Formats: sequence, structure tokens, C-alpha cells
Amino acid sequence: MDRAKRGPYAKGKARRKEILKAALNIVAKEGFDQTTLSKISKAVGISDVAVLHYFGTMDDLLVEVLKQRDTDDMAAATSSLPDMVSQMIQLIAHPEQSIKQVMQIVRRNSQTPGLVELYAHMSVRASDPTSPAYRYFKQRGKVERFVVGSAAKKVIDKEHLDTELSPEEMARVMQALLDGLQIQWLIDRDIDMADIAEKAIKLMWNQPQSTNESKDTSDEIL
Amino acid sequence: MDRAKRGPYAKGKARRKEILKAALNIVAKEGFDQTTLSKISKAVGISDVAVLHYFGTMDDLLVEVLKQRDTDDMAAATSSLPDMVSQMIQLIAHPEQSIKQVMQIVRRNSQTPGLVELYAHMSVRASDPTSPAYRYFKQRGKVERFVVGSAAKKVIDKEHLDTELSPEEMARVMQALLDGLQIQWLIDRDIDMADIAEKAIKLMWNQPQSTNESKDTSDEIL
DNA sequence: GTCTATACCTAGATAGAC
DNA sequence: GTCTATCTAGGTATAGAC
Repeated sequence: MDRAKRGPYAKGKARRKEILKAALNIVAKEGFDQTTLSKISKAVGISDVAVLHYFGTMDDLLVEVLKQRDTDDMAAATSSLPDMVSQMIQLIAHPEQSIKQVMQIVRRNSQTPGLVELYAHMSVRASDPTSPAYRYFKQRGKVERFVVGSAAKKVIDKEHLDTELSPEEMARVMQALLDGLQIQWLIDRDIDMADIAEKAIKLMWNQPQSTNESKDTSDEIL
Repeated sequence: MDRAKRGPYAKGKARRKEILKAALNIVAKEGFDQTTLSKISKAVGISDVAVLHYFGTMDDLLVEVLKQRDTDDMAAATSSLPDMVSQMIQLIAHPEQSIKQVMQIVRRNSQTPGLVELYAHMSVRASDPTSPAYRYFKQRGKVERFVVGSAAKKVIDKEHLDTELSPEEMARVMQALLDGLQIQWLIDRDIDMADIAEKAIKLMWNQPQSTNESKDTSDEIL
């Protein structure tokens, strides 16, 4: 039975990376609308078909670009920590830091509007359950709700937060807020997404408690 | 000088309405992805070019569909009030009602996922300042922030809300929340957008005040 | 060195806006 | 009908496991 799969050759692996990099650069520099398969192919110096050989469809390629950005974001936000798992443990243990890191990522992302455009377009394409975007956002949403939800749970307990929102729902609210503000920012580049988001979270999480007459400011989340 | 603009003939006006209705129906019944210019043309029994004669481009037509939905939503939400201006005055005077009405619209919209898909797609296309979607969302955003912002201002004053968010920013937060939840709902039809949104708003607006020891429940916004 | 999965191509089908 | 975009059909050349 020598018909076993051989896997990509070294050359192929390098090409894949090269294509991904080219695609990310084009999206970042020229924006979503200006990004076409042919442009990417030409940037790499191969045919459209060759690109599709590696990624299947254009949308699959674009989703891989998003995954690449996630990796880059993570790396930039938590450069000190060695691996994904340690990062998650860290985030769950210190909710206030996880929020700060998310804000840092938001600020970082506003340096590359093209990639935010890509994210926005794909998030909407994800409404088609047969799309690669659907699989990506379904998975990404689960992970995000787990991480942010854990942080939210900590805050709810610690601050005795008076809310009917479950931690999972709280995480949904956070994500909705950020995604919605990103769309507004793409239309109105003047607004400061991270600033508005921070103030909104503060309003939700740093509630003055009716039971406490005075409050230690070091308790504040942000 | 008989070259003055004559405006559309009665027949043309009727056609325009017919096209709009057909487009809205197809989007509503078949979803955004399944909506093509040809399908709309065929439904009306005319050519693609004839449709474009009335609307210029496909995107212009789709924006008109969104405007139509806004009109329908408004009519359904405030059927008792005669005109748009009275409605706005009413909304600004009674912020708690304006929130309830928005929630009612959200619930109503979840009956037609296709139109929510259209809204989501167009809101992302609006990142291109040359698109018809850009003009629509820019304008819509302004109106919405004026109305919701006025309601927010009332709440901030009445509840002595301790926030750094301006009424306008508060309105942005509301819109972001709703838009973001809509995207999540398109991916996960199981979630109850309106319910989560209501709870989040409650958390922001019905803060127990540290200065008031007891609180009259009739003061609650929701 | 043989063999076959992998890399990449040319041509053209298809579909949608206009 | 024309243009632009993605994607399929079906091929040749080559890398690299054995």
C-alpha cells in the first residue's frame, strides 16, 4: 500500500507562505475591494490556478489571511508568553489584562484598515453556512467567548455585578460592541473605537454598588 | 424651452415600485447571496438594462430596498403616529419607549433574515466612500445618533449616569451592539439578539447609584 | 532510478454587473 | 453584448519517497 499521502514538498510549503504573505500585503495596502486573485497571483509570479491549487478557493485563501492576522495579533499582544495555552491561562486569571490586550489589538488593527475591511466582509459572508468564513467565525467565536466569558465570569463574581447576562452572553456583548464599532469606524475613520469601547465596558463593569458606600479605586477594572 | 426635466411618467413610477417590491421579496425569501439582477428583472418581466435604467446600479437598487425596509419598520413600530417628525418628537420625549421600539424592530427583523443579511452586507460595503451604501449609512447613522443620542442624554441626566460616554458615543455603542449582535445571529440563529441587547442596555442604564441608598423601581428604564 | 503525488500551466467555462 | 472575476478540465514537468 504505497498510495499513502505524501504531503506538500518543501517548495510547495514555501510557495504557500509566499502566497499568504502577498495576499495579506495586498489586502493591507490596497483594501478589500482592490484585492483580486489575479493580483495575488501576479505578485507571486504564478497563475491564478496555481494559487487555487494551494488554497482551493479565493475565500479559503482570505480566511487563511485572517488566521494569519490572528496569529500576528496574538504574537504582538503577548510576546512574552511562549505558547497559546499559557496565554489563555494568563488571560483567564487576569480579566483586566485580557481587556487591555483586546484593546491593544483593536488599536493595532486600526493601523491596517484593509485587514479590518477583510474581517468585516468575511464576518458577513459567514452567514452562509457552506462558506469557509462560516467555519472560521464559528470556531473563532467559540474560542473568544470562552476566553472573554471566563474573564467576564471573574468580573461578575468579584464586583457582584447585578446583571441577567451570563458570562457567555457578556462575551457576546463585548464582541458585538467591537465588531459594530469596527464597521462604524470603516465608515467614519475619525472615531476612536478603542476609546469608546473602553468607556462602554467601564460603564458596564465598574458599576458603583448600592451596597458599598465607599469604594477602593484600586478595584476598578480599567 | 421645453427641455426642462419632466420627471418620471406615471408608468415609470409604477415600474420603479414594482422593481423595488420584487427585489425586496427576493432578498427576503431567498437571501442575499441568491439575489441577482437577472432574477429581479425576470420577476418583473423586463431586461437587466431596464432595471438599471431606474436604479443606476445593482447596489443603488439594494440601498433602495434598505430604505424601503426602514420605512416599513417605522410604519410598523409607530403605526399610531401620522408622520416621521411627530414620531421623532415622541421618541426624544420618551427615551424608554424609543428603546422598546428599537427592540420591537429588532424582533421584527429577525422574521426576515434575508433583509438582515442585506443590511449586514451593505453596511460593510459602506467602507468604500464612493459606494451608494456609504451615503446611505452615513446619513442613517447621523439620524440614528440624533434620535438615540437624545434619548441617551435624557437617561444620563435623569439617572445621574456616571459615564465618560457622550450621548452621541452612547448612541454609537447602542448601534454597535445591535449591528454586532445581528452578525452573530446570522451565524448562530439560536441566540436571542433582542434579549441580549436589552440586558446589556439594562446593565448600562439601570446602574444602582452609590449616592442613593434606596431606589424607586418605577424609575427603571426597561 | 523509478514512480507518483505535487506543482504549475493553458484554455475556457461560468456567472454576474452593467 | 462586454467586461471582470472566480473556478474547472485536463494537461506537462518535477520533487522526492522508496
